[in-house]
Amino acid sequence: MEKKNNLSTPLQPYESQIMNSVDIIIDINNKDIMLVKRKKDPYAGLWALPGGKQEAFESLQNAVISVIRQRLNLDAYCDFSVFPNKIIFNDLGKEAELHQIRTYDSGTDPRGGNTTVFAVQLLIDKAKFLKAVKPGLNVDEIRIVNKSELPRMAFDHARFVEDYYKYLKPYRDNPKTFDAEKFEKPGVSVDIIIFTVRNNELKVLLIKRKSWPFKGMWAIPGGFVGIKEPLEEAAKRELEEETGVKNVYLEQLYTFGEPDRDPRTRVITVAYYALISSDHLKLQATTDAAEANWFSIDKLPKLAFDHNKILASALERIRNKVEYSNIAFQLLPEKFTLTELQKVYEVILGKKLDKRNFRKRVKEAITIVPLKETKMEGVHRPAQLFSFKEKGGTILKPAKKI
Amino acid sequence: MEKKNNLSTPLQPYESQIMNSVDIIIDINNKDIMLVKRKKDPYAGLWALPGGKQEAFESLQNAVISVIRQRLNLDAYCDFSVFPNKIIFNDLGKEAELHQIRTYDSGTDPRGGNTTVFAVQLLIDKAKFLKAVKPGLNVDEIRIVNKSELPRMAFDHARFVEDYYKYLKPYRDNPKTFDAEKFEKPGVSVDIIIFTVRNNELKVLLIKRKSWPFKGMWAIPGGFVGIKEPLEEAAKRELEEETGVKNVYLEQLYTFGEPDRDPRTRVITVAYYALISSDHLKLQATTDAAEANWFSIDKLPKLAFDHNKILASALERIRNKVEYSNIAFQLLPEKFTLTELQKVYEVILGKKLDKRNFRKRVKEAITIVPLKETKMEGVHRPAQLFSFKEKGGTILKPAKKI
DNA sequence: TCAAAAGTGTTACCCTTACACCCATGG
DNA sequence: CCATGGGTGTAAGGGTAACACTTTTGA
Repeated sequence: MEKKNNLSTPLQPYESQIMNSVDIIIDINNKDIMLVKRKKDPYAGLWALPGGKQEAFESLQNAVISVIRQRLNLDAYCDFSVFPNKIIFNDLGKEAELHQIRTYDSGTDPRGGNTTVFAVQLLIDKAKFLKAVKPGLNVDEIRIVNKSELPRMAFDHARFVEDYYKYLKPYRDNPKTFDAEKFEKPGVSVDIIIFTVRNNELKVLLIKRKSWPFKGMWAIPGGFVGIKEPLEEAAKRELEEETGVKNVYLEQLYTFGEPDRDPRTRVITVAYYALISSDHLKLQATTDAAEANWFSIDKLPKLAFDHNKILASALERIRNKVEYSNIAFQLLPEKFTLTELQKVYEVILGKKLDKRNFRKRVKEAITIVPLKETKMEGVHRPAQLFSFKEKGGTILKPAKKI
Repeated sequence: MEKKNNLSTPLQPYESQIMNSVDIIIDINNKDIMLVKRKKDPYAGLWALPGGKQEAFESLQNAVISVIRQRLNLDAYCDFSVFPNKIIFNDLGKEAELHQIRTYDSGTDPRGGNTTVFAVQLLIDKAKFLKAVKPGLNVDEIRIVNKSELPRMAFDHARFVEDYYKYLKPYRDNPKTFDAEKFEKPGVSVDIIIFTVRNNELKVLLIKRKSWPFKGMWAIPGGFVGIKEPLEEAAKRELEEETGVKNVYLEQLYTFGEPDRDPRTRVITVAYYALISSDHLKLQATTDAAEANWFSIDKLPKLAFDHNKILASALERIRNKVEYSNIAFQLLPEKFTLTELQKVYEVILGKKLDKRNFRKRVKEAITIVPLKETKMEGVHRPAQLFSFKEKGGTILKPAKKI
């Protein structure tokens, strides 16, 4: 980076009032943490890590020392040129390890600036330490709490502490103390195969990948599952993001988890498929350069990842399911003609059906009702419109049994 | 080291004109480093790490991306919310690891401000990389040098690199790096519902939980998926651990991922079901105090987690599937009588079947062949033994169609 | 000779499938 | 009046389901 050390250079015009700060995790016996209760806003009355501003000419380490002196009234002392990682507490007759942990940027703070978290690792009797510290500047109270029983904390301090114990501390510690139960986890995503029927073709929505891997290739839309998000919620969210449609038929298909299916990292994907009627669609047919497009299932491009396999699996499922359930109705608008319904079945099954047999079967099933309206389209007799009476049920008899 | 914060220069009129910055160690194959030759003062003509200012509202990571784009003309891309420590280089078709190394304060800069050093760890052919980069803003030339043959460098960059290799990199080399785990991921497990038929009952294997949560309750056997382990492998591994049986029929059932289904943490479980013949069983009926036991599916206890739901789902699946596939054969020994086969169907479907119809249907299907042996059991006529001719196929006609 | 399970065919009926002609409309 | 798709019924055939008696064995 460019650091101007030419001091005669005129100063920059005032741009922003960035403030950097330090926060200190005072780690006592690798078990407890010292917290201070804030006297002033923001977060007055809440517990926090001791911390403070780094002055313009101050090093980070000196900022740490200042905080310890001001907030805790402890006579901390150091000689960083000799022992860069030691802090000596004169009142306690002890020395502590000082480690820089990580720098966080203040995502939402309009003042910008970064916060660097330090850890002061101290081995000492808890009571003795509590006796030595006295609440200082803007500190109401001082407390030592167990690391697994943290109170609600100001700013992102809970996260800082969590990161420290979870990821960063073990490296600083003896490597052998690394938490063995913290094993590596795969990522979990959902992919949604979105089917619709248009122009007498079964179509599926694909999106063009914008980045490596498989940049420029078409892929099934999907995304990662939030840590507290139910799988189906995640699928619905992705579906709505892509199509703007809510309340559609959505069903889990299969979970694909080959270790190398994503070259970035291990990603297990739970595939869902959705059926939406083309009249609900926001995204209509688009140009070839578009980022998302509908593809006829018999004119599919080569897809990214194992998406061809996933899509084939979805196709098989929908073809099976259409024969013994009423999912085909999901692909139709609210009012539809029997010919339209038949077309949906034909398109999904990929073969012609007999008109009279089809109508007989459909009418035997009580799930649809004729409306008083008809639909005029083209130069021929108008068609009777129908709608669904119920969502559940099947328009077919139960499967045969052994 | 000690940094003097009482500089001889007079204080600036503004309280702070702090500028934070990032510097990037582009670590190629853990051997070489990419350097840029500075076009402008200070240090014009000297080699340096690529770096630049962190804007007031910019995160540190985004500052890194900006530098790579501006100085090296590389199409770097990232999605920190998903892969917090990955950078994707579209031009290279490669991804790199991004790690925060350390924050240095600028001892000599009157404006204060800190420099955070990042490492971009990239595995790529040197020549290919050199071909892709082009000197950008304020960069005269780009070079890749061996880490042990560094030229004289601007600012404190030589020290940054030294610290990186000497102290900081080893921690980051640990595969369980901080950033990789920053994005919280759910755990992924497999559960296996193991069915068998014995004593004319459909039974399922359950294990008694030895620890919190649900200590002492019965649960479906399962375990976590290894980071490089295919899902089905994991299921097979668990299955073999519990039963000692290999090469059994195993099928994925459904993936359960409610956020609160495991009180410990978010765990998404991919459920499988297995059908094994009771003659293969190592684990025979055991006492009530045992850690694993077979339970008749109509005498199930209340299970841990959402395992009752999972089991119900498996039962539904097996009942459906038995009607249009030959999975029932998986529950029988190699040689079996037709009555035994019929019992399996009856037990799974939970109802009596007609003997003559059943046999007619089975014999129409070509998947079984009569043996020359018979089976004598009890005081009655001996029964003809059969075996499977093929594993695939169905003993039933295809399902009816619309 | 008796109990217990193995083994064997036929029929009625329902569901599936194949098939052809008239109707309503706009141009 | 004609092209176009909407709308309707029947009959043959195949699969399903209901049903009862003989055979073989050991006690």
